[in-house]
Amino acid sequence: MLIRVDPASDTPIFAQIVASVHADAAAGRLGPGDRLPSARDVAGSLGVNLHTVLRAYQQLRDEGLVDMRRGRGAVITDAVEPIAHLHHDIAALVARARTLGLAADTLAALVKETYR
Amino acid sequence: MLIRVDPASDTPIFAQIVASVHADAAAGRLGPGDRLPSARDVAGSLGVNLHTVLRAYQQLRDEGLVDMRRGRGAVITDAVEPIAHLHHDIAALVARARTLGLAADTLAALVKETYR
DNA sequence: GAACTGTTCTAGTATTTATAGAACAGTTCT
DNA sequence: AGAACTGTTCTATAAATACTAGAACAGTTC
Repeated sequence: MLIRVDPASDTPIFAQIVASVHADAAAGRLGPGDRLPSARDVAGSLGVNLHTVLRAYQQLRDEGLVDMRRGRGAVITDAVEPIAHLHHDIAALVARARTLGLAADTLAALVKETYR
Repeated sequence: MLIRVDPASDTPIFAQIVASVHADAAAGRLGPGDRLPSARDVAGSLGVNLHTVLRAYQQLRDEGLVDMRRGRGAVITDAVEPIAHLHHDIAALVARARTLGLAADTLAALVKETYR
């Protein structure tokens, strides 16, 4: 389980951590029961603050993707499976959007709105 | 052409304005050559600052969705058509994500990442 | 030329992001 | 029982972003 972050990116670090977990879930690299590395470990290896990592973890918890308890760490829930299932559909949509010359932000925004 | 904004939302106002235009483009309510209302009009009717509206318009310009010149206003470009074309695919993906219980933020994040 | 349009500039406030350190309270393992 | 781990909560600070505000500028349209 490896979490990557680009310090030069304009997207917040905590959001990048969330995105990294999402990507692993979509690729099937994370299954129910798997444990995320401890927030202190991630903070140490990424060179960021503990609170920044915990904020990301808490968002994942809010999404229902992980179950968190002190002492045990952050454990992936059954909610990852839908993500893996949608992986192909998402890739297909993105591929089509790319051929149409649509910007990434535009497509992501459209998806988010359509959800409402 | 009506732009809506929710002051209570946690997403920035300028992003909501961008999203509102995206939604109209996806629904086919905006075609190439159509003009967005002037930034001053939007600012006045929404009760927000002129600069906030202009920031949204400038992002739409960066996405290639509108062509802006002083005196003429913001005019929709041919780049809206891909959005209208993808509308069905996006709706289908969102519908499937909903039945799987996936959060809106999670899906939007997945799409954005997959683009990279 | 008048009235419109976006552009640019400075400036201030509020919110968000990230950092820092400390103490707390459960869980796991020895 | 105790040590070592985990997330949780608290206060505090600095930096960046979002929003507002007002003014002046420069093209476009009528």
